Amino acid sequence: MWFDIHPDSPIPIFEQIVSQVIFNIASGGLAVGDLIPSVRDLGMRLTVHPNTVAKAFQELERLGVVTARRGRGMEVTPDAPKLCQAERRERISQRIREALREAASSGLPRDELRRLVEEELNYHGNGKRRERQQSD
Amino acid sequence: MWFDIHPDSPIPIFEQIVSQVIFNIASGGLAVGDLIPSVRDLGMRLTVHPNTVAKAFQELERLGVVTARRGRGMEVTPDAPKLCQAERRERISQRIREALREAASSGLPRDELRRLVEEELNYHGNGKRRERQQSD
DNA sequence: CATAGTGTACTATAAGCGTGTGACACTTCG
DNA sequence: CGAAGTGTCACACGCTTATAGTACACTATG
Repeated sequence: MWFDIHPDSPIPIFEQIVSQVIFNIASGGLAVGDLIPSVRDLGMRLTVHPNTVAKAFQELERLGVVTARRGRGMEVTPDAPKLCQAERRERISQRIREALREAASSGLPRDELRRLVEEELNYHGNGKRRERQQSD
Repeated sequence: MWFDIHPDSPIPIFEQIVSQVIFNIASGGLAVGDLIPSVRDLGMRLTVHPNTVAKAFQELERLGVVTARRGRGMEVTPDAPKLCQAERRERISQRIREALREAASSGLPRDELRRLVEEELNYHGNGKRRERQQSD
């Protein structure tokens, strides 16, 4: 279960949590029937208020990714893997599309943009360059 | 003078205006000594409140990109072109870096990510048409 | 001079986000 | 049974954005 929250991002924290849970399910880090971490536990680990985590969980339930088990926790739905893989692709596409659209309309020279993208793409594509042995 | 504002984006409108003005100066759409559109004019064109535009202009003045000419308008600084070209590169880099970092940490297969990036890159690189081209 | 246009300042309202606190119903386990 | 842990709800508070309206000092133009 891997999380990377950016409190100062313009993207709301609860939205970031939603995406992170979706990514974890899509990548197989959470299987069908598993219970995701509780609102209080996750709130502690991310130094975020439990209410904020709860808001994210309600959104996840609305998406059909988890179902609330009163007194037990939030359980990963049988449909979740397929749903989350589609959602992941959609969200990642959206982010990249917006970034490149902004870059294109900014008038930045194409070769410079291309070089910039290649740089980042290789950076993340290889072994992270720095020893970072953390794996989900 | 080109503007592309997204009211529903998580990025504040005034921040979008700041970037757009910077991009216009960086690309040569606004030259040194030019007066950028007034807060009321731009507010009308973007269907945004003049106060919001004014907030963006104060940020631009803080960056040293324009100087306020009372009773006349906001004048593009002699240092603006160099400043804005650097700022443009920095902001575009940042956006692309964040998008690709999120994509990498999401567990999306690398080949799929690569294909997705190429798709968008070619789309924006050409004349906004999905055409096959042998350049490069 | 009068007028229009400029940036700027101030107050007020509303919405969304995040935190803080407290409480409730439920399930599990000792 | 009782205690601990679960999701859920309600209220309050502060903060940032954005809108709305009003007013002021300045500059350019006729």
